[in-house]
Amino acid sequence: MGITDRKLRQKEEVRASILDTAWEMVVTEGWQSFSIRKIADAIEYSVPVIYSHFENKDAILLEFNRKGFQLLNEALAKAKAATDIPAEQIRAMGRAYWDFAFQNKEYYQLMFGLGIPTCETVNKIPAIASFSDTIISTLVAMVAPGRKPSFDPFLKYQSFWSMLHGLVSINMSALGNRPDAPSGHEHANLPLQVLGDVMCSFIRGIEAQENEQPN
Amino acid sequence: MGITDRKLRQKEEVRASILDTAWEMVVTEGWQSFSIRKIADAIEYSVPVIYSHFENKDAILLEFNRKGFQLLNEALAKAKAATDIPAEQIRAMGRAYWDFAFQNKEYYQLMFGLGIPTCETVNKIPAIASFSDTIISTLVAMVAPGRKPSFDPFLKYQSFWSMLHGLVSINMSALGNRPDAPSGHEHANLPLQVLGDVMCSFIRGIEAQENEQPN
DNA sequence: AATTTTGCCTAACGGTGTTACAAAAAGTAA
DNA sequence: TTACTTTTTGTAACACCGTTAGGCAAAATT
Repeated sequence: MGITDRKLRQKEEVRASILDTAWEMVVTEGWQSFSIRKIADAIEYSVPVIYSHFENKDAILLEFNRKGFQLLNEALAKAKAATDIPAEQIRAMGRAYWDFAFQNKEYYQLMFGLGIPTCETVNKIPAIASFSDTIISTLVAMVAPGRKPSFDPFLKYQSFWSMLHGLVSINMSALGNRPDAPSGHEHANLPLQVLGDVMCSFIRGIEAQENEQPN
Repeated sequence: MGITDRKLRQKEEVRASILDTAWEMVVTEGWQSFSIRKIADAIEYSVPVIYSHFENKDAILLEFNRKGFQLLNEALAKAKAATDIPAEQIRAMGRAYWDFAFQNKEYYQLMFGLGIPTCETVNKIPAIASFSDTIISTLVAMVAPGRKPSFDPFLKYQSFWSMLHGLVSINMSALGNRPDAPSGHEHANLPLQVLGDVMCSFIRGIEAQENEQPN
């Protein structure tokens, strides 16, 4: 059946153009101008056509969420693969997380900034689980097997991620600016210094715990 | 002129009722039902009356932002005053920050979650500067005067705050849940453990740096 | 060629923030 | 008390938003 094929293909094209157009609008005009009506206008279809491809607005956002976590996972995997030393992997992943956030502000804002993800949302995005897996497995590899009396990988994973997310979101807002702000480009790369500082104390914290005596 | 006084008093009453009613609605129904029209309905005035007290919706939010930072500052100051040991002050303030966030979710969501604060917003809220001052002064007190070769208080302040904010925002969303999630209340207080973990490595990081050799 | 199915659009519903303008109330002066 | 002025308030509109019901026309099927 060639006709059915062509129809499926065309339907898929419209779906893709919805996503593409919507994303282009978000990147150029920000999330505040993400609107079903504007998308419909841009793709030169009427509004209900969009609803024949997506249940509602959130369904489109969910799609972008998926894509975002997929991209983030790829970035982390790539950073991790660059070395074999677990501590270096952690450091590289921290940097990759940072870079992803600032090279894809719109994704990051959607994934972690805008609507606080609900449980359902999390369950709909398997890539979130993959994200935590990548980090946790590296953390486990960091402590030599056997002597880790009070080491909880999930706890350390949350610490790691919390530090990164806090750092990113503060620096993405105006809250990260130095209050005195003297001439201008004096501490232009302070955020990266903070990142390094935070990663150092995190890694040192784990290594210190590793040398702990079993009780 | 008693009449002018009474008018001012009445005007102030309406203004207060706008804020009170709006806040009550936010607390009971969440931020998504924060609407000028609903407020007008609740205070039994027409919509334009609200615009005679506030320039627009954002002006009302700004007011809540002010109040939120004021409350946060009070909580931090109280925690700080409980001890004289700087490291303990930092620890107490971290805990106070955490408690504030979860005892005032709506405030926290407004202050750090919803709209990413712009530079203008930050400048309109002097309490934000006071927030950073409180923390930075404690950090400065932590390192013995004289031997602190590479100690940047603002950098440490950002680290401190980043960790706290990341921790809070992750645990306020569904992203902080353990993926396996066995029976239910097994690791109910894991977040507090993570908080303690993060604070420990932060304080240890500063103390380690204090023992650094000047170069 | 007649009929069913499909795809699409118009137009509406109920909601939002914001504002122009008119009516009503309150204060002031004669 | 009456006439005038100022202030306060409400009505109704504008321009958006997400979402959906219903009908029309083209396409596919019989």
